[in-house]
Amino acid sequence: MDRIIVILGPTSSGKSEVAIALAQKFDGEIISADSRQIYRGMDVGTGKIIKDKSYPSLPLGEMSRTRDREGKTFYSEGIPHYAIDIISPKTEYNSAKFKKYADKIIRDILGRGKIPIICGGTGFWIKALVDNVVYPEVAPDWKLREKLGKKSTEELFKTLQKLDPQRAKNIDAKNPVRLIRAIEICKTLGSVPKPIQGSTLGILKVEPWEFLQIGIKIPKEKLNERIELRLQKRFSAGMISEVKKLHLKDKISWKRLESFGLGYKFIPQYLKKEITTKEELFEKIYQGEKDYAKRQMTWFAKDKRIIWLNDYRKIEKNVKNFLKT
RNA sequence: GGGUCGGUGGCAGAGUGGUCAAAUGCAUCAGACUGUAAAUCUGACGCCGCAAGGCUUCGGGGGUUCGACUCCCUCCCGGCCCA
Repeated sequence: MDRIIVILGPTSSGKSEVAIALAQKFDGEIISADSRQIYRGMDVGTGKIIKDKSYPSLPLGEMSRTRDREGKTFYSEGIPHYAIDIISPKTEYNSAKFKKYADKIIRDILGRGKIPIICGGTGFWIKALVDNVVYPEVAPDWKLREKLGKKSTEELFKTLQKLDPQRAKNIDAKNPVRLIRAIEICKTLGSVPKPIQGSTLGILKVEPWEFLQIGIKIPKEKLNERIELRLQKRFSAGMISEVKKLHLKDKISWKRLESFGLGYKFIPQYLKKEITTKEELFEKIYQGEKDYAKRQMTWFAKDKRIIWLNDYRKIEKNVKNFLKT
């Protein structure tokens, strides 16, 4: 069975550097599993092009990315990175699309005899790959979503109860996003497909590949420090003007930008003078990043297959063993 | 020194005789997640207890009252104004 490496962890944990080092060592190529770095033009705010050599035990220089001849693939430290900069921020993207895309890239990498290394912090997307999750084949219906968006959560829940009482039983009754999607699925499939074999996500029985998931372990205080430091760097790297440009030049609406969260959520508020000082802006983003890291860890904690390591040499050893056997 | 406003849970800040262990926001902690996942959503948060419930709180002390965070006296601390 073909083997795939996954490097995951909370924001600012130093995943990218580890992934690059592994790729260099084991002749690998990287597939980013980051729901925001996938967008073009969102660079500083997503940490795409920040130069960072702070991961302690790594023999790495700074990160810098260049395009290849076709202008498609990003290279960082000579390693190809896929799923970065592949779509416009105006285009809606989601985990199902990502899975299809990543599956294709993985086959391609394997076909060339190289090791695919998935690296990112978007747990939901990683799960889609690792567990080969099959989602109901129902594309977003924007008109319906807009219509349903006006209803109260209670109304949505009642609607779902009528359409699919089974799904209504275990859904988060107070979460409009979940409710709307469930209703959307019901409208075309009649009901939300049942999970396969007791799994909550409908996992296929046959997994095409074997995965080794390694989590970058880092104490909370240390992580907070790194988040703060990195945010400072991003501020001086032009995080604010990037957002300004995305809005003015690329014509991305404030609303759309704000939906990307964190910096993209608060910087528009700053530019619109709803947030008045840079200090306040910084605090808000910093706090948001800490909350985000927490949510990431809650998600990852559920997957007991993840091996949590903090030392690069141990990581390398694990990978070596995994690839050998 | 005189006057005045105020001192409430980690912070900010409501409450102004009982329905108050005390609104709300923030922080903190925990969690959810079936094509939005940096999104979206939930719970806990004085102390003890699984719970029912009990216990101790609203600057300190003393009163009034069946009953006080709320009223009175006094002391301590802070803001502002006048000297």
